[in-house]
Amino acid sequence: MDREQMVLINELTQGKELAKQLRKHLNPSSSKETREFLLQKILGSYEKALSMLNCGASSMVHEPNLNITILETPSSFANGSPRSEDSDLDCKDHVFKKRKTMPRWSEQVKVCSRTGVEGSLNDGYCWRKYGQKDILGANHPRGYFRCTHRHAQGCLATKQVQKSDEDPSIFEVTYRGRHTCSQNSQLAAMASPSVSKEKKNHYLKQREQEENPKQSQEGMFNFGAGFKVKTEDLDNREDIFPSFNFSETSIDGENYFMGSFSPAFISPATSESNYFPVSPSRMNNFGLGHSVQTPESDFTDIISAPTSLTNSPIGEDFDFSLGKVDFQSNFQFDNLEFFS
DNA sequence: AAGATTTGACCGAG
DNA sequence: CTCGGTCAAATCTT
Repeated sequence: MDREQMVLINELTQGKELAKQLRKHLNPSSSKETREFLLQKILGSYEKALSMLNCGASSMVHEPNLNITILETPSSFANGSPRSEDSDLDCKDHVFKKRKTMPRWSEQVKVCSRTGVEGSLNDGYCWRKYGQKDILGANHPRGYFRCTHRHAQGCLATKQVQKSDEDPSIFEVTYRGRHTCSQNSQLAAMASPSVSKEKKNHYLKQREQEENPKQSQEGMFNFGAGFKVKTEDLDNREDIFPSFNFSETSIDGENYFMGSFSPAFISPATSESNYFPVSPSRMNNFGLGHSVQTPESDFTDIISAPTSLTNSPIGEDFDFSLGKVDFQSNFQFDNLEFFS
């Protein structure tokens, strides 16, 4: 069986799995958005499979191996209004309040990859590191990031990045809160052909330093990175389906190339593609290889393929990142074009 | 000088 | 008390 066949099977299998997920979400406790999202993914998956049958699927063979797991923990969606988080964080002048006390529900998305690309890739948002902690029982420290525009625009989004204990090539990214800032204009500008390459390189260099000041200077990069991504504390179901991006960061003295999900702040009312910069089928196509452990959730939906690909040589992955895949024009992978 | 990261201190929860 | 998350001064980078 060749790769294209495997990808095709992957698509179809994921379509099936997604349909199963949708069935789970038919009960009234699941949100309409969740169902619509799943439906969208199913359609995307089959759409992709069909297009592969028509076109030979040659565009997919260079995609990195990713698994994406969407975890939902409705039990954590407790009492209180969605404003509670905002008001909590708005009290920054007061004594720090733990998020643990906040009403919350969480959405988790986990991604695994066996492949990585060289250099700096960002997740489409500007993050500023504000802390790092050694976590008990974890072999690697956890990095804490907040949106660069926290003060300027009051954006409350934060993320945590931690290297996986089990698999050093896997990193877990936890997003909290949603972006209320306007960073997409910058990204849109980046994607625009009218922007000079110098400017784009400058931007990427800034981002690289942002997230990995030491390693980026050394020019050392960790290949074969994997990732886990999850979001939580989203105060609005509109935000449960973030945009998929890649980024690099530095935790535990290493460079990470991460897939990430940033809560989309683009209105879902605009268009499907805007709401989900990379279609679910695209993401599912990443899932060519590994299982993801999701021990902490009783609601585990693994969107993955039963097939597996061997790790691709760096060059191939890089080809992927350079745009062999027909990502939509507003997809933030556009940045990758300027990475080399 | 401005803006970023580093890192120990601090806080609340358990 | 310990632990995770954040603050903020010191330091670094541009």
